[in-house]
Amino acid sequence: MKFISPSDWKPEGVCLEDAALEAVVTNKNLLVVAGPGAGKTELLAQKACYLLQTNTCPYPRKILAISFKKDAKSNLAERVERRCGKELSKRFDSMTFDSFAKSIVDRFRLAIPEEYRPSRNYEITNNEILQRIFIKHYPDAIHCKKKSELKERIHATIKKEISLPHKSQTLKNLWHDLLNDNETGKSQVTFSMISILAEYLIRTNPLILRALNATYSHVFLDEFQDTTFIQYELVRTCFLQSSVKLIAVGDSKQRIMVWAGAKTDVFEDFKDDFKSVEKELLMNHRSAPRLIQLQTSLYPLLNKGKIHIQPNDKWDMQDGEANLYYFDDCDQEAETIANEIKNLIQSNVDPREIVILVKRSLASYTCKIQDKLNELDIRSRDEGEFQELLKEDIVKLLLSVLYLANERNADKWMFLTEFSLLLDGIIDDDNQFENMGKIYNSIDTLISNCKKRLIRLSVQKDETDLLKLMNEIVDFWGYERIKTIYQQYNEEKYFRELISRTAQLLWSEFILNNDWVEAIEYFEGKNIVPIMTVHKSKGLEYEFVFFIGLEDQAFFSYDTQTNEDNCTFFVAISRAKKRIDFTFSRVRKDKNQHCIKIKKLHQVLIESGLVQVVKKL
DNA sequence: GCGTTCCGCGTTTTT
DNA sequence: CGCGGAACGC
Repeated sequence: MKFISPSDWKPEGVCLEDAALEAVVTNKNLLVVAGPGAGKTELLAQKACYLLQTNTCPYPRKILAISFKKDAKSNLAERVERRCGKELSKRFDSMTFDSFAKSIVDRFRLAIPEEYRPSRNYEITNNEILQRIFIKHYPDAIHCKKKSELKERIHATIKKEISLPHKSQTLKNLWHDLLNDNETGKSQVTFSMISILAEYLIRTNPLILRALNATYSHVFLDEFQDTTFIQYELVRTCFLQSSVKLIAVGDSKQRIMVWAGAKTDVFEDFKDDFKSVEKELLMNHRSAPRLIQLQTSLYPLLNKGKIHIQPNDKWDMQDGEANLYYFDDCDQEAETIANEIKNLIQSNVDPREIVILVKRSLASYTCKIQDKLNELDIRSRDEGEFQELLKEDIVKLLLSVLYLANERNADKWMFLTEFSLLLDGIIDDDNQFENMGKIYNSIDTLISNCKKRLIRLSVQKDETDLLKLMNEIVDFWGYERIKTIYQQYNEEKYFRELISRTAQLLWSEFILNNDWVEAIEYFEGKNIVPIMTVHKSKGLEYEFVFFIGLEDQAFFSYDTQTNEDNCTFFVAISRAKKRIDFTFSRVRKDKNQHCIKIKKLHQVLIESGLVQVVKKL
């Protein structure tokens, strides 16, 4: 194998700013602080290429990349493969935090002392079971007036001792009952328990720790501002006393998960513990110059001093537009916004480059706009459940088969055949071509059988038959075999639920027009304006952003979590590449709306001088 | 059966 | 904060 000398290495296809290039080539522990659109993912992808192509990550050791969300993990893996090829990227392991912890627990389960060991068929527990068992051991918790209070109580109790073995006997008993639940007959485990168990395994088994450090020479930590207390402890135990080099990447201005347990001082602790060098990225490749200025004018609200963020030079300095609308009521709002969206689409903007964002209660803020859009023949939808299903491999497989039963499609065919080849381990086979032919033929048969079934379904209109068909497609490969490729489907209940949810949603699309191709494309979101909460939009970008409801009610807890809400607003603004529109409606849901509590947000926008105020009162 | 009052919820990732 | 459902009183 040929490697490039570090001095000859050049980033490919992109230009990196100085700080980013330094971060790529330094072999020290690093904390990279970078705002939206700075190219954090690209930086990590380039660093992976550098380490692999120059053999700085010495063969056969690997890089471990840890993200929070599944789409972030796949995104990074795809980018590395594109940049440095299939062969080298085999040594790049991209995982989510939870799948990393779970893989340790699953692999070394038997090394866990019996009193803490989950059963082989353990289940990720839901809240009801957790609460039921919790109250048994902490009877005073029954006095918790609110459910959220109880949740917090449980969270705090588990967090109190994140290091096994337990000191508190009560907590020990709680764990015991979760691990030996009589009602379900299976161990009930939460994600935080899995991380705690993983940490314990690593701390108490020098062999596992050594294996981990021998496997990986470098570790990437993405979206580091969202790391929880327990997750950080796991990172420390795994890599603090080792020669493994870490790079953590994040942005405190986008810390909007504190309410879900994100550790607010994680940057400081990481710098102290790992003696890391801090780098700050100053480019924003995403947004137009005037929108970057607008983002910067929010910095005083985010405890962030003035720094000079630079736009990408593809932009003209005058590019970027922002509007703040004040409406009498939401009929007026719906009318105006729907027309703005119509104008964009008529001037050839892809509906997927537009997004409607809300702070909360999606439907009640956007239903009138959706109605107006419908009148104009523009489709829009709540992305929530679709987003979740579409990133599932099994859903992608099923939709590919069903699509190909109606129409040709190169990407979907590739996806399907590559999966089948992988499943049959054809890659290392001597009779490759002969076997490939066999597989192609069997897929052809599967598809033509589906075709017949789908035609029959179009006539008989039986929803349960669609689910049956989908399960038969699964049987074509076999659940047990699918499980060997996609370990995330180890739990069959979870796997079957995904399939039935897909069948249900696809069916409701299908009966609209009696057209399978259209139903699948609708499912996949083609030509549909997405609507989502700001939280769901994190990490995404759109040319045009419509933020609906810059009102006190939308920010109902602004008084108690001002900073986090300001960050949320910042995340919303920074999704936009070209233009962002904000709306305020004087009346919504028959109630008068105000902007007293969130006056600051309106002020910042107006005083920036970058926002055109449109009053239709 | 109806009016009143009280309380929970809203933003969520991970197999 | 303010909606909606449950629980309670009469």
